[in-house]
Amino acid sequence: MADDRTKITELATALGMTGHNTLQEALEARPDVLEIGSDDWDDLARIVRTGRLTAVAETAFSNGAYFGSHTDGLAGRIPQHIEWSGGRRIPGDRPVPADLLVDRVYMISCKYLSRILHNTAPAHVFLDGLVAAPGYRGFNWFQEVAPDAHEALYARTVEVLGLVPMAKTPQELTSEHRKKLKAAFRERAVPGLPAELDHQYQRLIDEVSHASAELWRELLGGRADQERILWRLLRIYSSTYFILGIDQRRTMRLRVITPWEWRQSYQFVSLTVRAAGRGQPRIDWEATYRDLAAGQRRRVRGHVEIRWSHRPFCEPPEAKVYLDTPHAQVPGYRRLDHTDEPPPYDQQSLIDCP
DNA sequence: CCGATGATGAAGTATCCCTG
DNA sequence: CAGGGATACTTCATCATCGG
Repeated sequence: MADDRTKITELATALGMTGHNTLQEALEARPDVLEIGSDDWDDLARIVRTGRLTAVAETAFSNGAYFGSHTDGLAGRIPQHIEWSGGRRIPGDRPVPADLLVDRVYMISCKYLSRILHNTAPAHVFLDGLVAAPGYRGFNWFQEVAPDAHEALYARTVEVLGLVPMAKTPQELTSEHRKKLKAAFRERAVPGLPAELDHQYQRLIDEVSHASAELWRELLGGRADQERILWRLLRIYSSTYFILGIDQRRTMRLRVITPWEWRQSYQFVSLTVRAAGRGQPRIDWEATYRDLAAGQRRRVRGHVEIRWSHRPFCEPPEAKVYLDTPHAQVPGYRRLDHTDEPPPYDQQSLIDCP
C-alpha cells in the first residue's frame, strides 16, 4: 500500500513530463524515456486499475506536466531520460533527495503530505550538524546523553514486563534479548511502554531533550555555522532541485534554491533551539532571517523528535526532523506557480478514495 | 610454517521512509 | 505517537594468499 502510493505518485509525476495529454494515454504508450522495467509498468497498470489512488496520480501527473512546461523546468522540451530511484535507497552519499533524475540534470523530489525533512541518527543531527557521512554507528543516543535515566527506565521495563533472565543494562542487550523484548511488547494489548513507567520515561524524555538541545547549541556556534546548519536542515544544497507534490492544503511546485541564491534574497539572523520534550524527546528549532525584497524579518521553524523506531530498547533511537512552517513559506523554496491563489483543491479527493 | 593481510559472503543492524 | 517494511551498510567469520 505504502509502496503503491509512492510508486504511483513518483512515476505519474515522471509521466507528466513525457508529452502525453493524460495519464491513461501515457500509461498505454509506455514511453521509453522513463527508464523502468516491464515489471514496473505492469505494476503501475495494476495500481491504476484498482482506482484507489487515481486522484493523487492525476495530481502527480499534472505536477509533472507543469514542471515540463515551466521555464524554470524543462521549458517545453520532452526529456531524453527519466531515471527513477525506484523507492529504494541510493548507495553512497546522496547530496540531494531526488526521486527522479531528468536528463541526468534535473533532480526532483516527490513529496506527498510529508513534513519530514530528515530521518536520521540523532548524533548526525546534534554532533555532525547533518554534514559528514554518519560516523556514529552503534551509538545509542539515549544511552549517550542520559545514561542514568536510560538504564533506570530499562531496568524497570524489564521488571514490569516480567523478563527475568535478561541483560542488566541496555548496552548489554544481545539480539536474542532484543527478540524477547520485541515479543513481550507485541503481546501487550496497548502499544508503547506500560503506563506505570510514565514517570521514568518522562525523566528520560526531559534529560534527552535538554542534553540534545545543549549539544546542538554548542555545535551551532557563530552565525556562519548557524546559517549553514539551517541550509542543511532545509535541504538547501549546492545544486538546485525541485519539489513536486502536495502539502496539507494545496499542490506544491517548488524549486529549492542554492545557498548562493539564498544570500541574494535573504539575510540570515539566527538559529535557535530549545528543549521541548513532551510525549517524546523533542527539540524545537527556529530561524530568523530578513527577507531583503520585503525588508521584513521572518521566521521559519520546525522540530526534532528523538524516538525509538522499532519499539522501546529494541534498536537505537532515531531523529525525525520536522518542518512546521508550510513549504511554500520557507526561505529558499521558490514557488514555480506564482499566481497568488493556487487552484482550488479538495484535499479529501487526493487521499485514498475507496 | 605461521602470522599478517586481503577477499568474500552471511548475518545483523541502522537508517530511510511510510502508515494508521 | 507508535509500529513496521525494506535495504544499504557494518561487522564478523571464514578462507585464501603472501612473505618472511
